[in-house]
Amino acid sequence: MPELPEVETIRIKLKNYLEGKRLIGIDIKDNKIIDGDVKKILQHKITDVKRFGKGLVFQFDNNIALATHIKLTGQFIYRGPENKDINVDSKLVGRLPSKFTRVIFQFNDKSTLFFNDIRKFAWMKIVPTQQLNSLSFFKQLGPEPFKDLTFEYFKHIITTSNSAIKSLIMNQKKIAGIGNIYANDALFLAKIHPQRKAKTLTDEEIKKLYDSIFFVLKKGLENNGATEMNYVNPDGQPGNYQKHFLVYGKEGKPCPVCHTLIKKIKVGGRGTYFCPKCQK
DNA sequence: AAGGATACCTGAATGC
DNA sequence: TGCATTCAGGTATCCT
Repeated sequence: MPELPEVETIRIKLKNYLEGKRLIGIDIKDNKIIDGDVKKILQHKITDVKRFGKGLVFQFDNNIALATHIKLTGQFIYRGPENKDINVDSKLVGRLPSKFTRVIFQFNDKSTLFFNDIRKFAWMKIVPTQQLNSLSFFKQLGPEPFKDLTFEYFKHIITTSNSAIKSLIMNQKKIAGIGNIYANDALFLAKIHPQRKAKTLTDEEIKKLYDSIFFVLKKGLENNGATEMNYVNPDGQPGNYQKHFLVYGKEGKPCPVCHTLIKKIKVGGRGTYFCPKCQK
């Protein structure tokens, strides 16, 4: 669901909308979601919005950060100063604030940021910037595709792992940002069965998988992410990558390459789609 | 210590 | 119709 391409799409929009704005109010509808002292960010300006794997960080001008993870159903929706919803997808977002709105942020220019989360798995933490790396999620996060995920490292974690290859590439401690959708499609492109034990992959397969991961993540980014359940960008709009799924969600449909019917199994407790003919 | 199973939630889809 | 069950998937935590 929200994986690297979705969270990056959110980050770019939020940075564009919020950079330089001063937070003048926070309305917390669900105390469980937020941890830390809200007063530390009130009356301060947002100077940057960063992404680490599937995590987002709002940087404030006083060296305090608001770190967040939207998990499965979180939505950040921005409403401009004119106080109208512009093009918000009503099916995916509803009328704001909705019964799923957990936090409302108000800014000095009368713009508003809503945070919705149906399943309440998301978290927000207010910490000094220099302590971000001590938060367990960030501390344990593996290297980032498009930044420091080298082929050498990728090959190393694969050849030394006893996990199923799909579980390995979805493990945030090993690689940051890949979730169920992009893992399924990358393994299909690389023609690798998702249950293969990682260390059994050949050098050629490892190279193909490395390239395939970058290919599907780029495709996701170009399409502003995938709306499979309720992901929307800060304009309240869905992504388009779901129109380009290769095997994800396609149980019983023909393989895009050989037309064999796509199978669904469980790997590591997660729904897993693959072509039984193409993926060995 | 790595790796697997389970818990956290709630809406949608399915089963009877 | 309506009630119960299953499923969805990111990560923290527990268990082996």
